[in-house]
Amino acid sequence: MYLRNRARAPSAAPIIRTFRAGAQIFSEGDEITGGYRVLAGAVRSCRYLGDGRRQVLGFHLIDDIFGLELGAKHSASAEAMVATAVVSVSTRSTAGPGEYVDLLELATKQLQQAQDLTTDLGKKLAHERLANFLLDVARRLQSTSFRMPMRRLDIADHLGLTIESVSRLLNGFERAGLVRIIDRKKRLELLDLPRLCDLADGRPTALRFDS
Amino acid sequence: MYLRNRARAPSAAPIIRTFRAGAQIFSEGDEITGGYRVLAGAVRSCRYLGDGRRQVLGFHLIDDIFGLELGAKHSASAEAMVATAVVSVSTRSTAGPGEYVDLLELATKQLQQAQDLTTDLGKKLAHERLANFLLDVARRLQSTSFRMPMRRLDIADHLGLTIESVSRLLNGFERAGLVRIIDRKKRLELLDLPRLCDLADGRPTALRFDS
DNA sequence: CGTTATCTTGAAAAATCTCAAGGCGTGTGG
DNA sequence: CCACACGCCTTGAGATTTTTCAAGATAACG
Repeated sequence: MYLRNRARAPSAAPIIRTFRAGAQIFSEGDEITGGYRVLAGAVRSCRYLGDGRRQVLGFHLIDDIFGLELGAKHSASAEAMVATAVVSVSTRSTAGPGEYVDLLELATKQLQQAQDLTTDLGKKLAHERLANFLLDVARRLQSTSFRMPMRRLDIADHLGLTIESVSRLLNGFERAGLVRIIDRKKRLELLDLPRLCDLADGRPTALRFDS
Repeated sequence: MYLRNRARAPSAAPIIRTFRAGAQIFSEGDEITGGYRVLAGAVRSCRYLGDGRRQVLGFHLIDDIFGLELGAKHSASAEAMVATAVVSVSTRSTAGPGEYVDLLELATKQLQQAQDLTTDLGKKLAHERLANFLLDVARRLQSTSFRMPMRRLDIADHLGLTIESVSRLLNGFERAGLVRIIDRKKRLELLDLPRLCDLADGRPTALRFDS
């Protein structure tokens, strides 16, 4: 299924690389050498402010492509969140190993995602952002029950919150029967999609998940 | 100077359109017909949430291009903030009137801007966002003294704040000697670039601009 | 098993928003 | 030309949301 959009006849054998949890794949400012597709594991891309604050711009799950940009240098760092395997990809114009992807299409999708996130961060309340995020992960993983590769702090730094707020809200969601947290807090099961959607879109709901 | 990057030999005569203040140029979901370059005036692009909340994704000032996207429909609305004139632009692949621009390059620049904004909204305090915004406008207009085409509410909806917060902060900046507000609140003069930079980057400063 | 990282929880503080009122500028009709 | 209305901006006070700080609980790791 997900082979559909991949170009065949790569110019060279694909290069597969593996990273252990926490490993840096590339850093902001590094020379761009090519991109990757996630084969296993999960990656976060982040920017660091001068004083150490971190913004997680996005998470790259299985089959997602990251690290391909127009320009000479990476504009964000990429870090493996768990043990991760990636395969190199290239653009049609940049000769390179592995499969080819359409850079314009990729940039467009990323722009779309960035604008979605901007709207979330600018206009939504903490619980709306979190509900929206959980639904997004579920959609991307094609399941309402999934193992979350990211830690609470990653989620916080993605949603513009603190780790304490994420923890409180997530446990509040569980108390309200919206989700179930299992498998030593790593696995999540979304129990009430309709109400999570209401929450995500800021529709009033008679639920109390805070305090 | 700003002719340098424009392709010549357009396929047809350029089309110039004008809009009065507040006019809708196109709406989210509209069929994409082509893009525009701002000749005079200023444009904001925004997204509306279901309940009326609005996120201003960006401002398009003189010479900026907007409205060109890959895909069939616009992902945001564009509205003239003041009396505005635009000239149509096209991509190389999409035959159309007016000059040609590189869509990939454009999308890349927009992605960059969107990620910058995301980082601001996610990780910065209100006064840091505003200082950063003022410096950005000054940089784009090539002057520390400029007429702001956007209203307070536009700034608020761009920076994820309320109009009251923007007003308080801006007047606080003036009280602190960082800026001067003139010409019935429309014109702004940045007086202390170094300190505004410090503010924008979250470096501690012995200034009190709040309260 | 002890040690460290991650997560949770509470209470107080801080940032920002909301609500309410008033001020200023501009345009319009009398 | 004045008076009024309307849009936009400012300001204050209190409410709300989210953070901060501080502790403890749970899980991961050697």
